[in-house]
Amino acid sequence: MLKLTKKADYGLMAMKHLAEHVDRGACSAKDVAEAYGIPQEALAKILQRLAKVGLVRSQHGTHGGYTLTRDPKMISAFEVIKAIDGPLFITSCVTVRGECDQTDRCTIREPLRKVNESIEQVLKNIKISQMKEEPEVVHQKVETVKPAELVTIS
Amino acid sequence: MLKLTKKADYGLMAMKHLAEHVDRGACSAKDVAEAYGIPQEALAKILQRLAKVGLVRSQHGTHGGYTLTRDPKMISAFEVIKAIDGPLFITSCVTVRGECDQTDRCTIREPLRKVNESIEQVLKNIKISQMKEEPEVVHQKVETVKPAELVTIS
DNA sequence: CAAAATACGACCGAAAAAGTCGGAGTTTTA
DNA sequence: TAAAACTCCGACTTTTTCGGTCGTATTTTG
Repeated sequence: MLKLTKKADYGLMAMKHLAEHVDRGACSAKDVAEAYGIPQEALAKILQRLAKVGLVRSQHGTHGGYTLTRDPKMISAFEVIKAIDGPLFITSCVTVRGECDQTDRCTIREPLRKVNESIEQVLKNIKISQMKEEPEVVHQKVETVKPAELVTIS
Repeated sequence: MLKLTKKADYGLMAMKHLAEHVDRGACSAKDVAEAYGIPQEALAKILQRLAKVGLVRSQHGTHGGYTLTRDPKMISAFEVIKAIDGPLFITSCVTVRGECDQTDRCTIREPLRKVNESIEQVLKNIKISQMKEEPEVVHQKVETVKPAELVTIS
C-alpha cells in the first residue's frame, strides 16, 4: 500500500546511473543491470518505456545503449515514476475521469484528491540529479489541507 | 502504484461516517456498509482492525456497533491507513529494518526515504474531521528535499 | 432462548506485479 | 558485403497481492 513498484525503483536507479555517466556515452541495459543486481530483461523493458516517453534515447548495435535526453536537474522523480507505473492515484476513487467508479456516495474523494496533489508535488520537486545518499533538506511550501480547527464535522 | 488499498479507502469512509454520527450512538458495520455500498463482511473485518488498535470501540449485541474513541479532530488519516494496511513504505528498499533487502548497491534509498517522510507528514496533517468534500487549502511547511541547483551529480 | 451484532480464520478468484523467452534491428569487422 | 556480435523490443508465464466470500464462534440485548 502506497508503495512504489520495483519497476519504478529500478527506473529511478537506472536514471540516476545514466545521470552519473553522461560523459561515457550510452550505457546498455546490461551494464546498468549488472551494476545493481537487477534482472537484465526486466530493466530493459523499463528503459524501453522511458525511451517511449522521451526521457532517454535508445541506441541499437554494438556500444549502443541508453542516454538521457535532458539535463538530470530537469528530470523529476514524478516523470520517471509516471512513465513506468502510469498516472499515480492515491485512491481507487480518484481515476482518470475524476470519477468514483464504485459508488457516487463516496464522501472522501475530494479530500484525498488534495492529498494526492500534495504527494505529486513532493515527487515533482525531487530531481534525478538530487538522487544521492543523504541529501540535505530544506523547508519548502507544499499545498496541504486546512488544519483541523478550521473545518469541522456535524 | 502508490495507491491506497480499497480497505484503507473503506476504513477512511467508515471513520468519517462514525465521526458524523457520534450523537446517534454506535453504528453497526451493516449500517455503514449499506450507506456506501461496501460489502458488509469486508467492512466488518476492517472495523475489527480499527478496534484492535483502539481507534474505535466495539459493542456486541442488538443496537451494538462501533464508536470513535477519540475526537475526530485528533485522528489522522495516517493512523487509519497504518492500522489497516500496515506501515507504509514508498519503496521496497525502505523496509522496517531500514535495509535494502535486495542489494546493498541501491543508491536511491536515502532520497526516497526523505520523500516517504514528506508523504507521511501530509497524511498525518489531515484529520478525519476534515474529510469533507471540497476542503479549502492553506500553505503549510512540509519537509522536502533540496532544490536541484544545490545538489549536483558527477 | 432467540435475535442481532461483533470476532476470527480459512478459502477462492481476479488482478497486478515480477520476471522470462524468443525475435527483430544495428553496428562492427573480417 | 556478409556474417557475427551486440542491443533493443514485444509477447508470454509465473508469482504474489488484493478484494471479497463463507462459515463458525462469541457476546449482548430483549
